[in-house]
Amino acid sequence: MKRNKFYVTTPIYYVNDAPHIGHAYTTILADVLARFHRALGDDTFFLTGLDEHGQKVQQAAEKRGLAPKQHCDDLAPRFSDLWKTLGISNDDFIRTTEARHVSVVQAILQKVHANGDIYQKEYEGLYSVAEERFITEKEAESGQFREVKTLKEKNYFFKMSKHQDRLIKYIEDNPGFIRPEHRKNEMLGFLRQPLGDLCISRPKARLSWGIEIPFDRDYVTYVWFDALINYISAIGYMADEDKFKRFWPAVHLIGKDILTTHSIYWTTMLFSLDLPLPEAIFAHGWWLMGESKMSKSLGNVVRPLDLIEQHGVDAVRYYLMSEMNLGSDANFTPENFIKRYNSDLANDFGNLLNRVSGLIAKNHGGIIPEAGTPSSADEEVVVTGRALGPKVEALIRDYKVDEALNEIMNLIRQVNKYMEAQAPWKLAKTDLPAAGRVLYTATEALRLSAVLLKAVMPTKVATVLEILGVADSGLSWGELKSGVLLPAFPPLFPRIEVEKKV
RNA sequence: CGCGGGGUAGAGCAGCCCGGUAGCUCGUCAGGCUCAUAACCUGAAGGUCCUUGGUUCAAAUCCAAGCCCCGCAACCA
Repeated sequence: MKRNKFYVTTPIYYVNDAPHIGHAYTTILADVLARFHRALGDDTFFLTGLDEHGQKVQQAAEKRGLAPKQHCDDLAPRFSDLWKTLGISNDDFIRTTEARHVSVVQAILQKVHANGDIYQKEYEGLYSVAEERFITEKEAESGQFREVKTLKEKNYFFKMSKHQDRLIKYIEDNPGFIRPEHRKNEMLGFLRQPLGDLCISRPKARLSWGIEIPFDRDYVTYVWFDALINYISAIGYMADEDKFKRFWPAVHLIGKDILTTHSIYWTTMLFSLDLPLPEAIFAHGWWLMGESKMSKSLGNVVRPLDLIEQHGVDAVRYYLMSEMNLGSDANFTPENFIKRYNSDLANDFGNLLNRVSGLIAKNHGGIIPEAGTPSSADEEVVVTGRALGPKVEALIRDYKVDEALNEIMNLIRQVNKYMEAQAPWKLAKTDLPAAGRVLYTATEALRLSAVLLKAVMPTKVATVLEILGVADSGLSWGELKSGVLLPAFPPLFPRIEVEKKV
């Protein structure tokens, strides 16, 4: 039987940026998908990394009196350390300054040049000396740019326009390629206009911190042309063809801000290289802080580390995954976080585990009771439980993590109702085995939910499954072992008490 | 101007494609239970389903017009 493969990427983040909740979100999402697919037995590869070239890095390094590379080396751990803290299970971490990447970018430039898809031309446009970049007419009119003058410059261009029709057809023929759907429409709308060519060079006189263009030493390549290639350089394009063939094409998770770069620049580059296009490009929304966008000037940037310190990694992962649905924007507020945490994790999931294990301790000597012959009430739980795995799998394969989590919580809610109806604490007085049967059913449902929550909350779930004595159990009903001693344990997700404002 | 998405209880959303008692989570209120992390369960209140008109026995759902919100509008080289 052929194994499915799953190659998922995050964007490579700009090394100069301070990591914020948005970076954390994309990376956690990728991690959750990767963990799910690994659990499903798919041949999985999960890549993230850093974009380290460009003007901002050069300038920031100069300011600090450091070589750009040194500057990057200093800053890179801000991301890689955060990923460790967040429990990110990436298989590789690529930095665009690494030799393995630089050589592939240069080889690709040569190849595309040889294909005739790169040409040189002189460009004349409005240039802001203060900003050190060309600006559009609109921007010039806005008056926000100083020292604007007309500048002529020779540069290299990539023939994006050549691939336009092919790209349109591809997007139309592959409905799941750009997700969610409305983003696909946006891109098709964008492509209705004639596509220009992409300038892919910078004269070294203006910008030296980049990858040198092999056929013209006076230039470095444009950061995006450099950066996008990470998705294939990291898995061995032109270096380890077996690995490359094993994993390419990828699923790219990106923020909606860089949809054009991915669905237009990157795809036409791949066309030129005669490589398959990505399996999917998924653009998620922004995290809004209350009503406004997160921004440094507003001082409302959420630092993931603060949250984790207060409430733990798993809770933060769960919150981000459950609160953001598909491609829309989501609202981040501490109040929301606490509500979600208390109702789902503390009151429903954590508390259910507590009541079940408490009853087992009290009435069954702490030993997991026999499953017995299910009553019709038990059977309802079993049916939901059995159906849950496939349901969740389908949702995850469709990138609907929030819906998958909701399905899992629905089982938990159902079990709470079932407990109430069966009242094993009463049953124990008249029919101990029947009470045991109910508790077995409830605990087994809990175990099953835990297994499905593993990708989102790896640490807590590991604890739960250890407590239940079935660390490596899977998704079939009945893997919970009777006769095993349930140890005592502190509440899994202690409620967050909020002082009410008077 | 253009293209795309949306407007459903206090909040966040589902339902709309394939018309027929308007549903879920959170919040509020009342009750129950007492195994549990003041948790859990039940019930209630709360909706002109943006507006207007049309089709139909029947429209949140289909059609038309309008209002409002949001996204895209590259060539930021």
